[in-house]
Amino acid sequence: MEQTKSLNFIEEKIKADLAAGKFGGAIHTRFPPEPNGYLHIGHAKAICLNFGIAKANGGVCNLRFDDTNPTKEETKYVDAIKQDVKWLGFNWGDKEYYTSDYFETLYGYAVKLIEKGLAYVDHQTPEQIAEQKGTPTRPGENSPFRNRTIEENLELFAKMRNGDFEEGVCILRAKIDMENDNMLLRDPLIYRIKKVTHHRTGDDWCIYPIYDFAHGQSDSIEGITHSLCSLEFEVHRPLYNWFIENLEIFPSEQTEFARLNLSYTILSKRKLLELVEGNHVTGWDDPRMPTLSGLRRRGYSPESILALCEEIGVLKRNGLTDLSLLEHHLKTHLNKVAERRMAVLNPLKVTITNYPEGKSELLDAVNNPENELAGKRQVPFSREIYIEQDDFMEDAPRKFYRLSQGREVRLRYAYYITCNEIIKDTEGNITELLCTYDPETKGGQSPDGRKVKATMHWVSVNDSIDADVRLYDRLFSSETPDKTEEGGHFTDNLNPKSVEIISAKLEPELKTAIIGATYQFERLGYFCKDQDSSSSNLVFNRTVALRDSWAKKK
RNA sequence: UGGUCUAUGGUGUAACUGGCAACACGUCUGUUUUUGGUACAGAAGAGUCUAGGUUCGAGCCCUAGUAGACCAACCA
Repeated sequence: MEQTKSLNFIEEKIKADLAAGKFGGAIHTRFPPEPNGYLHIGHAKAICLNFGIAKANGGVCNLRFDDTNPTKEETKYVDAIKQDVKWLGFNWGDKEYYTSDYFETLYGYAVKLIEKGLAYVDHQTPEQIAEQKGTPTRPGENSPFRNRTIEENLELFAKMRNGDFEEGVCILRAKIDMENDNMLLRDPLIYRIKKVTHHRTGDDWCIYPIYDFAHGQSDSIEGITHSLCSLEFEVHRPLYNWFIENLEIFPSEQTEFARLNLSYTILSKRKLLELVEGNHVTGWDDPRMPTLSGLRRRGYSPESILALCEEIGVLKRNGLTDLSLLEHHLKTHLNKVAERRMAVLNPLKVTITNYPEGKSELLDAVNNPENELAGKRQVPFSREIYIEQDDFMEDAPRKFYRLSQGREVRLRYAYYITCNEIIKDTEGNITELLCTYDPETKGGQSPDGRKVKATMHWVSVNDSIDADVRLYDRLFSSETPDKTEEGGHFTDNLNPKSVEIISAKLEPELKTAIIGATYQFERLGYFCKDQDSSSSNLVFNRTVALRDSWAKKK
């Protein structure tokens, strides 16, 4: 008997709706990004939810661009969003939807509201309107233009559309209740004048609907049954329903859930834009960004993001998800699929004094111990190699069982070596190690069965290739970058050491890596070839480091 | 001096009202290992925000309090 997975509250609701025969048994969702920025991992949660629910119930999920504010929206964002949704593995059929496709219908809805005496043109300044709105604890007051006649309103609204008024001169408002506890019901603004070119409709319009007058209606037009959005829209729901009822259109239903919060991360498009424009990062796809394009470039797999979304579930409670949870899913996935390679980040030269000069040999190395099908490759070995500086200690404590003078270790897939002599420069820095190898231990095992405690990675000096490796760390040093000292700014919490670029030595096989390919550099972490690479200059991003229990012991 | 929503180990989630509150991450111990990775075995860690109430019985229901989030953009 398989244990049935517990349903989240939205799945429960859908199950109940289905059982009640609501919407004729149809399930239709939508993912409605505004094309004013790039998608981030918080959006991934909404994407998984909406596309996932539709799929699980034999329904459809529309991809809809909520483009009602031409001053912020651009086609380049539309393209980036489509690419990211696709990357996560979802598709939306052969067409995408745009709120801007409904401008004419929306205009008609506004006219209908006016005709029903439920909307009016207000000729006050934005300041006056704001003042009259009151506060959460103080009721608002009626506008002096609230009682204009239907005819007058109709004529004025037509003039608005016609471009007869300048921006800010007047605005269309729904006539609801200026004293309502819910501020959104205090005669909300629904159509404003913006003499701005729209990324899709060009100069066809100079008036644009505001979110509340566009979103629910768009849902309704598309026959969306379950409109899922984040918690901050909870207070909008009465208004969402008010429009649908008074317009007498298809009754889409809004349900809210908590958005994702990730530690050491900021998930606000506005703030992400600020990081980009303030050059705190190199762009929306900077590998330190929580954007899907940034994560992709960093080397994250869609599988790991999907796994996180699956695990965090869908609740009405907002919390703070630990970044390590995402990293855990990443490592789990990459461990299974990433091929292994050897790379030395901080090289220390080792000369094997008893290895013939000029000799070189190819040694077999396993590509992925987790997957036999990944096969083997050959790694060149020679008299001079590089090892990791951290793998040698002159005065080694008991717990340190890597290389030290007089100690023997195994070079992975190669030989056992013993360190005999340390060479230093005039300042006392170790510049080279002189070692001897045991020819009997080729491949990494000794015929006499003698044990060595450590196995180390290495790279042949003459065969190695150079690469810039970007060692990324978290972008913010605070778990909650938004929390700042009073008068502070979230950028104050930026981690000054979020990236360190070093030059590393890689095994030659890595020459053939393609951009975007992720490897495990043995004993170090997962690394992904960056798009900045050229034929003369390789660049790798550290996606995430391997667990390092030695570092903890220290 | 308003309204709406929420409250389970450090974190993320479970628990048909009824057997000592379960799982994952993280932490700590061991075992295996040609990655101090992985895998495996085990441990510590909450008594479910507080106070009342309903009930034979409450993490689940009710009331109040407390704490947090959201609401006063011609943003979405």
